[in-house]
Amino acid sequence: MKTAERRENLKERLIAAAEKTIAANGLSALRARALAHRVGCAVGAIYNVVADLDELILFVNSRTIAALERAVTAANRGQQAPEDAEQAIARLVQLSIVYTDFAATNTQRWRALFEHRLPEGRPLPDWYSQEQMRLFSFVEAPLKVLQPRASPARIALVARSLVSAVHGVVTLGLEEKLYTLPLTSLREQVTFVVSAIGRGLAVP
Amino acid sequence: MKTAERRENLKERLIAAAEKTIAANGLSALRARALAHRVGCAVGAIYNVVADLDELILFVNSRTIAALERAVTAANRGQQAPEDAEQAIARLVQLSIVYTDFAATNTQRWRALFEHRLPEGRPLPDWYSQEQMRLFSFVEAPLKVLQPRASPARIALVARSLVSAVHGVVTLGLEEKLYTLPLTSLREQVTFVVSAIGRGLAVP
DNA sequence: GCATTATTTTGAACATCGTTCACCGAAAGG
DNA sequence: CCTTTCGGTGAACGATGTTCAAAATAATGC
Repeated sequence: MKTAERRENLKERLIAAAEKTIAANGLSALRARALAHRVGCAVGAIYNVVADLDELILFVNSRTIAALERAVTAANRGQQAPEDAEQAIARLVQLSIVYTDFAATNTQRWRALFEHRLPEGRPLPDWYSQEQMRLFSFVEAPLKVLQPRASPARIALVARSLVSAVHGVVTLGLEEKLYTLPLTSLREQVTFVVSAIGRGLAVP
Repeated sequence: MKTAERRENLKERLIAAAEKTIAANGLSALRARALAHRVGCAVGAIYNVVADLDELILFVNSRTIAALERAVTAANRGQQAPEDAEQAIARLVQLSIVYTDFAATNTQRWRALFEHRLPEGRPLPDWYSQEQMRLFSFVEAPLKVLQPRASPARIALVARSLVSAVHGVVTLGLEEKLYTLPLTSLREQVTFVVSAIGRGLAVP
């Protein structure tokens, strides 16, 4: 099985090269010919290893999600589970700060997660959706403390709202076409939004 | 000056045609040759009237912003200015619901506002930025009631945070790759987020 | 070890995209 | 009526992602 090994190696180098150009110049700078040149293979060889450039981007995004997950788990390591509302809100704030910092330090890779859209009618692969889901679970745990009697479906919904509210604030803050926000005040804004929502959830 | 008139007419028809295809099939379905065919002119004629397709998209987006502004002003018409925190929060919630409904009923045109990115190094035209600003002022007025002693810069910052938090929630809700959210529960989520943030702002 | 077959890599060719520019036709001026 | 000017035209240009006949390489049989 020499060829399988060789292909796996090529795939690895392609993903790495794609990640590098995305991190350097953004998703829109990804070009098939440039990739082939960087990796030292023919343009056609890309399609022996990967169905599309879209699929290649999916693999890159998968690594970004993994990196974000590592950042989140590293921040959570050694911390005990929240037991009351105050601790739960603090945990949510901490998570959102980790997200903010990750987006601020890996802006281009993080942007690629959302800029990339699959052609219409083509669903996201299962493994990709599941990776996204796993990230939500970090948010859902503290939310269960805040709303112990909420159904799992409701918890999932609120988690998505919270995540995308934070995501919106971070997106704005890192948008350079408006005046660029310093990271510290971006953190403040995120902290405020998350704790306000958290208190709102804790009340009823 | 017949030619100026003729060109203005062509520009108008081009914008209308572009708006139609975007509304029907999304921003990525916009094609120069198809546009020329629909309008009944040569491909090159487009560039007599418009610098780019990018500029054309900007004009379409400008109309979308105008439509959104009409929706907001229509909702505000005949309502008195908020005087206490409760009324201010209610006004913020109302604004966010208008935004939500607009995005839900004009999804593709609304998406084009955010999907479209100018090529790097090319700044947004002034008139476009100012149109965006004018929308923020609707949010800033109730915020001033909530935080009377905040500086204008602070108000502007909070307004952007609030807007983008709402935007994030709406974006998620209209993303069809996750299970599509019914509009009523999307409204609930937005209401919850905005009122929570509003209460958080009213406290100190 | 060589001949033959099967498989894998290759890069020129294809379709399509936005954009340009040498041309042509029609008005304007003498 | 000829000349001049100028705006619309669409073929041509340079990219793009993707494919596929052919070359190159590996595997197999004897």
